[in-house]
Amino acid sequence: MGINAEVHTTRARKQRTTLTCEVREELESMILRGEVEAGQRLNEHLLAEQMGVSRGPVREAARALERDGLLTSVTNRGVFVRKISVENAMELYELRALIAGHLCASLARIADPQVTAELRAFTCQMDDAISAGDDTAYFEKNLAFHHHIAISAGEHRSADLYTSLGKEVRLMRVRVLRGDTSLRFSNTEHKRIVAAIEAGDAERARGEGMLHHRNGRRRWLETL
Amino acid sequence: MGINAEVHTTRARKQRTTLTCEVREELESMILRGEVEAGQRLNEHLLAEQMGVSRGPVREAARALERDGLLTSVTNRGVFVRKISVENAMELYELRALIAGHLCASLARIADPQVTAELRAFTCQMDDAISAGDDTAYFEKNLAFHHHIAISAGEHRSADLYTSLGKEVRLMRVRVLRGDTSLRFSNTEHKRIVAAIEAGDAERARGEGMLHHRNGRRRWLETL
DNA sequence: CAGCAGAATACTGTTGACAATCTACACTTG
DNA sequence: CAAGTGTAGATTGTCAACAGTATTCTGCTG
Repeated sequence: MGINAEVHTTRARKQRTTLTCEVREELESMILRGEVEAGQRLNEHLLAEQMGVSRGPVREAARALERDGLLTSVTNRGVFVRKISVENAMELYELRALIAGHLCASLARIADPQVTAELRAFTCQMDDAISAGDDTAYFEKNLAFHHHIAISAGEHRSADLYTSLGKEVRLMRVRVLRGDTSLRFSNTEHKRIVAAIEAGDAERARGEGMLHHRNGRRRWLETL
Repeated sequence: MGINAEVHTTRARKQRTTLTCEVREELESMILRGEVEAGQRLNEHLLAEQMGVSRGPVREAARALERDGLLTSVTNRGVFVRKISVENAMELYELRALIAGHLCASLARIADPQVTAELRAFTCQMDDAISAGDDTAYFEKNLAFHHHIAISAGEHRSADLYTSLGKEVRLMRVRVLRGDTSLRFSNTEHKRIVAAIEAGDAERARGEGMLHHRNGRRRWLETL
């Protein structure tokens, strides 16, 4: 049962850890890491045993992830890792672009110098990752960059939604950004977003934010 | 034997009813009808007894509603009906406006004559409701109008999100639309949306859809 | 009478068992 | 041999009881 001996340390936020929360995070991680295939059924009993808990917390966690769009459940048959169609993916990208644009616009209205400095730092780190040829590092910094925009805009619900949609997109398990040119293009867009936010130009920031995500969709389509 | 004799009546959908689903819908209805106050704590044991089920399904239903934004849960203290601040409400309205605009734009690209005819019928029924001075009828037709746009646009995730955000807004328990002039203004906006969709002008439809929802926010602010 | 310590109570978190349902496979039957 | 049927095993849905935590009440002390 020693799978999650360190989970306690990670959940030092506001509320004491709960098995349901731990299972939820562990399960989400498993799905996003691709340790379970899309469309695969999850066995409650097995999962519970692996994590050293009862089926109750597993079921509750599954319900939560279902609403996040990572799982779909069928009565009397169990929960399945969600399989995303091309049409679904297109829609997700567009939704995400809309919300990202909104977040960028809100952030531009605030135009906090410290936040823009931090964002700029991320873009530099991404440049470094490109030079080093480290795709994984770029991937992580990219995630951090967008997450930072989301939480700094002060729009909680939108930020949650943006993050949640991001997880759904990652269900497709394709690494869109790959190779020097692609990464450099993407990071150039990042810098344009930061510039617009720094200038306090909300509508330009919205446009750049949406464009970046729509370009992401285009890049994804080209990989098919 | 006639397995599905009564199943069709209770649930004409795809999957057979489950206690968790029933509890979820009942609870959601209770919250949206305002039978439980905002901020109030829900007693699992009491709810389970009232609905004649065990605590398990109640807990699962609560987890689902938590993700819908109708409930918030605190470890070891239970779940509470969500209380929405003014800032939150503003954000919800804006998010909803964005998504509504997106849905209207998508629908305009399809421009199905039958759908627009049905939408037009709704606006006529709303006119009738105004003439009859029946605010409740208007409220329902208004809901149906927007729901019809959402499901006809063919963007499932966006439609779900739009509906979900609508429920969150309704948590505030204020009837924004009231009185002849207010209703007539609102319905005029509906007709402009339908006209744009009928014309197949996606960007105009998006603009009208967003404007309608932003005006809704303005009307709500004026009631404070 | 106000304030605090500690016990009593109520409630949530979790568990293991039982019931209902689905799936797979072997068997019968034309 | 193919198709349908019945049974066995596996899996989910539901329940009632137990354990840990937060709240409330009581009684004591200054």
